Amino acid sequence: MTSTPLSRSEAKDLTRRRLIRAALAILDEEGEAGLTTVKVARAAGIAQSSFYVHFKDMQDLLRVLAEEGGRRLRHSMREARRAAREAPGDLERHRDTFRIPLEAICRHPELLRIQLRARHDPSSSLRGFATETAAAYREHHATDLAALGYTADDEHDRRRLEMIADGINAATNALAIGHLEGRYPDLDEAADILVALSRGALRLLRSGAGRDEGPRPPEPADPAPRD
Amino acid sequence: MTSTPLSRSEAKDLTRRRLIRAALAILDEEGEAGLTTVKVARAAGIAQSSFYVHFKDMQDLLRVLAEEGGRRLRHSMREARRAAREAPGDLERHRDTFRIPLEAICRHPELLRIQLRARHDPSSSLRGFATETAAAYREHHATDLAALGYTADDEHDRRRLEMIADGINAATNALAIGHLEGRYPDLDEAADILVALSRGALRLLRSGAGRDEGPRPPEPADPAPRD
DNA sequence: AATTTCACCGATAGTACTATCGGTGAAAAT
DNA sequence: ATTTTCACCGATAGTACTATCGGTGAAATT
Repeated sequence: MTSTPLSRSEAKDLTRRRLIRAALAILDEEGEAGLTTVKVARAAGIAQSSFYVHFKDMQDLLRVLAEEGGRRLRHSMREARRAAREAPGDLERHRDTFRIPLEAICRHPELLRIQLRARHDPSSSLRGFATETAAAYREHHATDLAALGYTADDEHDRRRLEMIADGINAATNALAIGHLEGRYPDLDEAADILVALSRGALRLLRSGAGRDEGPRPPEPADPAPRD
Repeated sequence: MTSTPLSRSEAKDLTRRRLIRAALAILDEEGEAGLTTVKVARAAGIAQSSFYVHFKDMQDLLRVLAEEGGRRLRHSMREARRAAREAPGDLERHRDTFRIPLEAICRHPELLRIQLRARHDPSSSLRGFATETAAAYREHHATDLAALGYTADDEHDRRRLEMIADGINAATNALAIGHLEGRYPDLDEAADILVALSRGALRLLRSGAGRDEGPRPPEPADPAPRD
């Protein structure tokens, strides 16, 4: 095997990545309370004091972790939006629209677990990140519904869209976690449930608008795909 | 005003209750990480060392808190079940069925927050309690659906019921929290969304059963109201 | 009235973690 | 070849919390 004569900066960067990876694992396995400089450093194979060569303090590391999580998150949101665009118009019939976020969660379950945990923990350094993430998901989903042609004219309608998006997102998370816990082995079944829940909500929007009854043909392009 | 010459045991019990109340407040405001004997004792107006007169250690106090929470929980579940029984048969038309759990949550939001936090935190002493609570809600709801006459014959159907219950519960929690955060001012609106989500899911059950199409008249009595 | 009980107190030893220090050797720059 | 840089080390002071100790006074018991 070829030995690798690492340059100094390469070695440092590698150690930094080991620290981040170790922190993520500990955070998932033991929670934020179990995340200490001692454990992270030992898991990365360096002395506790050397932790501070790479990060100002634990807050700093958590900030980096949140940024890293945000990156992956935006990626999976783009992916979901792209997939929704490829199955334009008819949200109801495509379980894939719901399979994609389910699979994204199952690919990195630790991100959801950490987020759910931090979301309601006032002492968590990641709370801001978790709250922003939840809001982003909610508004992303609500915007998707609006792009499908469902009314969001007045404040009341817009709020209804957000509540539906909020509810569906929560259900998605719950089913993904149930899958990870082994209760729901088949992701397709989970996606079907989500499709069914959505159907009910969308029917409400149509009848609630009180103008026409049939499914409204939406403008297929989504208006503002910023970022 | 009549002064109260407290007996010794009365005074002790009062202090104990002050400790529990203080712990619940701190737990809600600062999270499990911020819950220390120092803070709880000070908030209850006694010395830190006197904490151990009432509880073996912090674990012991948390155990008591979980039991207390379980008591309130079972109470609100009984209430919901009773209300569902009073509006027999037609789950779809009664937004009250969903108003009741929403209101129960808003009456004691700290219980839900603590539960959601502990649910995915491996280091939490309350994790077992949170997991059991979530499972109880899920199965309670699934049983209600089954009692309404929706099929739960084979493993597949039963799992489908559980997934729907899981999803609706998650949506209920999400909307209640949105209400508490001020995003959804009107609980009736939230209940309407939940009714709509349920409608979609129940339609799935009917068509999925593949036997008859109309709403199945359920046996009105629920079979096993143990506890 | 005398004695016992016990809820509460202050003090403190023990534990765990943070963050800084000066020292070291090898890589990098000169 | 010499000097500088710096990632890493061990040691340690500082901080926060836990849990136990003996002491105290008032309630309860005798």
